[in-house]
Amino acid sequence: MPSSPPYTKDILLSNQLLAWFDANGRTLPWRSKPCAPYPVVVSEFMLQQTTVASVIPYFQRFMERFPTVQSLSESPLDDVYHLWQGLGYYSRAKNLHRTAQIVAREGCGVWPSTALGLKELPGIGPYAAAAIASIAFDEPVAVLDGNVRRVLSRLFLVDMNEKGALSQLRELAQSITPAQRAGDYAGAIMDLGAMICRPKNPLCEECPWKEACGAYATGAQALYPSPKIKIAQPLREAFVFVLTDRQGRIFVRQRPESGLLGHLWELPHSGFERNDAQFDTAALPPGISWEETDMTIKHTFTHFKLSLHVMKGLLSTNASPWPEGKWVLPAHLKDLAFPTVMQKVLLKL
DNA sequence: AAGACGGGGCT
DNA sequence: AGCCCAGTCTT
Repeated sequence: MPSSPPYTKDILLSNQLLAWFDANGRTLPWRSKPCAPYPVVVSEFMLQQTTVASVIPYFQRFMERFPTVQSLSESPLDDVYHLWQGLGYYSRAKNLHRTAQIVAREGCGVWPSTALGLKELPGIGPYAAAAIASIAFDEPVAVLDGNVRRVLSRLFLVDMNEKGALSQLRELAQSITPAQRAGDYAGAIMDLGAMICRPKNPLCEECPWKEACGAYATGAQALYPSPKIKIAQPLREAFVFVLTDRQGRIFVRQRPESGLLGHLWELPHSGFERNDAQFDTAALPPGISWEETDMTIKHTFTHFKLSLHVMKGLLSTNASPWPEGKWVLPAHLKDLAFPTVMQKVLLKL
């Protein structure tokens, strides 16, 4: 009988990483044991394109306000948006609410236990499906996000510019994912990416995969994954209108359901949804004396930078200045969900 | 396949 | 002042 090594290369790698994780893994609010599916789902929705530090306070408030999938499914959508304000990517709030309703009503509160089933739910894509399935149900399915792509492209020197690089990473990721402790492994490889195998200045000397890493061996950490080309964000300028009536109320309006900052409330403005947005002072509603202030709010979105010039106005007539919207006392503004750019304006008043 | 979609922590 | 995201949906 031919002698075979006690461990394959892949099992050696996963064992090294799990041992490192047991000693060095982060303690996170959603990592309490045993792993209930619902907190894992909430955390994975929040973590999409968002950093751990930003998510933690939102997660804790969310679990306090909506402790079960049942309570979330029965809560008004606006409550979910309100809790989500400032976290960004607001369609996630809507999708999480929809997902909770599907699971509570059609699934009697029982979550799909496989990545395949989870991926059918709104807002759960390939990454979140694998993360939830592995962390909450220990399904041995590989997570592959930006963190893992960086780790594996360095470990195996995969040139991300090559065609088929992503499917190669998918295969590698799956081959290393252990049959046991798949959830811990998912957390481990993401912790490794966040704490050790960082985009800049990786801490290679502390890495459990130092000996196996191709990038470390060749000193090529900075070349993997290859840096992507950056496009300068265009600058947009607009006016934002702080309009008050004689009772001191402020006029606000709600944004369309879909698109940028969908469903959130805002102060009226001259428009910043398009690069070529123009503003004509002649288009201002009549019956208002406008005062241009020296206040300018700057805010960076995903694909443009915005400079908002604050205009103040007092309404002297009873006519509604804009077709959509309502008057709100300043003390009640906190009951509406505003995006961060509007919070910046309101904070300056 | 490409573009839209936020915000903040880190360097 | 950039850089980087624990991605998913739409077209």
